[in-house]
Amino acid sequence: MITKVEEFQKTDQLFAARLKALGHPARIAIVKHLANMQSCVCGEIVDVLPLAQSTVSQHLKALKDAGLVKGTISGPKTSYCLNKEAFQELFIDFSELQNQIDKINLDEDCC
Amino acid sequence: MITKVEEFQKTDQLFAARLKALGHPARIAIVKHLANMQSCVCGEIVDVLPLAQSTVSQHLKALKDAGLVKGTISGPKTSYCLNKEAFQELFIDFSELQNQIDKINLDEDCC
DNA sequence: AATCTTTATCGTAAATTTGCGATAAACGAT
DNA sequence: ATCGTTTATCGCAAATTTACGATAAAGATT
Repeated sequence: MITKVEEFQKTDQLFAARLKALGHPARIAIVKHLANMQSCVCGEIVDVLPLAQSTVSQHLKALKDAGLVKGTISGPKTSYCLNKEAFQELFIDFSELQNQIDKINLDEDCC
Repeated sequence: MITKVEEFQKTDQLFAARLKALGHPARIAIVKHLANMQSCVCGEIVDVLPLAQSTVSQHLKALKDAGLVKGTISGPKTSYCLNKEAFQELFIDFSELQNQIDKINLDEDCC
């Protein structure tokens, strides 16, 4: 099948890719955990989630591929943390969307 | 395959489902279009996107299933508009996440 | 050196997503 | 009553996602 993602605006592509990365409860839980915990060793995340180690590792990879999370290998363990810059960009995109939606006049509401 | 979505917190499930619905450039484009245009007839959205009518209809269904969009049949046409209440809830979830992330001390940054 | 711990990756299976054309349903126009 | 317009849905194919166990790799421990 041919994916048509590339026919959309680059900004929408990046925005959508980041939202998609957050669009799974396991990955939401991972992000919240990384936001609240000092420690961010992979194994600790595995303990918190009801998923196998390999599955958690895959979700972490998805977040890493989207640029929302950084990983550092320290010995046999791997530490993960949020990429604050990427989240700041995401928050900007999101607040722009919010502004556009807040501007909608109820009179123009056609449903 | 067994989906484990139901093992996560209900709030995270709803949050993730909404983000997932927004996690495609076509659906981002649809939402932005509905935010900026007075008119919101399905056919007009089809004209704007580089996708077949049936595909656009599917994306609209995905947004509707997530509760982010409402549709009203008026004659042979169907009008769509954003569900502002659902978006407000989403913005609250998002700003809570933002607060948690903003609180992260750089000293605690382990990567 | 041998073993244990930790994590990424491979292989696999099932489910879901993305996309299209064809078609049906519903209404308006002629 | 027939025809055109609009949109949802069905059927299909390809790609991707989700999940797991098994295994490999890399470093720590004994």
